[in-house]
Amino acid sequence: MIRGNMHVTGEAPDPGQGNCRKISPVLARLGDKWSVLIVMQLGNGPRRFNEIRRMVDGISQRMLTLTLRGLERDGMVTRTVYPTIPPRVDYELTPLGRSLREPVQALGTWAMANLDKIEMAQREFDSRKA
Amino acid sequence: MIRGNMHVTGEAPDPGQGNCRKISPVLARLGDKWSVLIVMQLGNGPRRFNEIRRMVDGISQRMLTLTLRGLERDGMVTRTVYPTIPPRVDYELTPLGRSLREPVQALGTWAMANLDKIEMAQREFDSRKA
DNA sequence: CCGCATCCAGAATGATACTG
DNA sequence: CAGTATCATTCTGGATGCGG
Repeated sequence: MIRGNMHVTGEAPDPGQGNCRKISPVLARLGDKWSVLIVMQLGNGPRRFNEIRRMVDGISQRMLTLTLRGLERDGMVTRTVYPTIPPRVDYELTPLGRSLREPVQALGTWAMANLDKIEMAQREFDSRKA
Repeated sequence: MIRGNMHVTGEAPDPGQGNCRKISPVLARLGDKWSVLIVMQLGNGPRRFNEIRRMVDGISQRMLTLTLRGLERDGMVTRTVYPTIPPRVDYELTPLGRSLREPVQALGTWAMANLDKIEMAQREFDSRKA
């Protein structure tokens, strides 16, 4: 999305603007409501559809299906169908999906460490408007 | 608006998933269409409204305003108004906003390193459906 | 059990015009 | 220059019912 220069002081290993624009879709996927939560849950091993559904509280069947499809399309998750009765479908992280956990957890760590600051800033901001 | 659709309901502080769920709003912010790009642009120092607008190609005036307000509310950026004529408003990262750049860049690095894998997986997935 | 299809309400975003 | 206001459009996510 960025056509201008993306000079980030110092350590940024920026190979070019083209790549910067390309990472937007990736961030969009990670930023959606459920993807990261699902990836994190799958970090412990393969899970069935309804197992994931129970682990990720509040997700609807529809969104679980859609999100898993998206992750599968991106090569983050494999989908294995066992044609048994009743049917069974396992979802498991690919190596790519597993490699994602590290930077995501770094972000999670940051979020946990700074959550109170953020919430405090929000409260202060909101009260300033009153 | 930008500030999420999360935690509207008073959810029980669940010990197991509680931690994971708390970071969702943070990830939701990073995943929105513009926040990360703006934070990255501000990494080089304070910028004026229209400077940012030019650097982030494709953003509308409206979304730039909204996103900057959200970042300000979260304590990521400061907004400084100079009551000159014509008016001038500078946006600058706070220490909190600057500290966010590190984990975000880790994610960006991961994204760039794996972009080809993702795109290949997408093409393969799409062709399998045809 | 898995999950697709459909419908629908509301949110997010964009385009455009206007203001101090 | 830096917004605000309004309208139109697109997108998201939940609910429900059906089908393998």
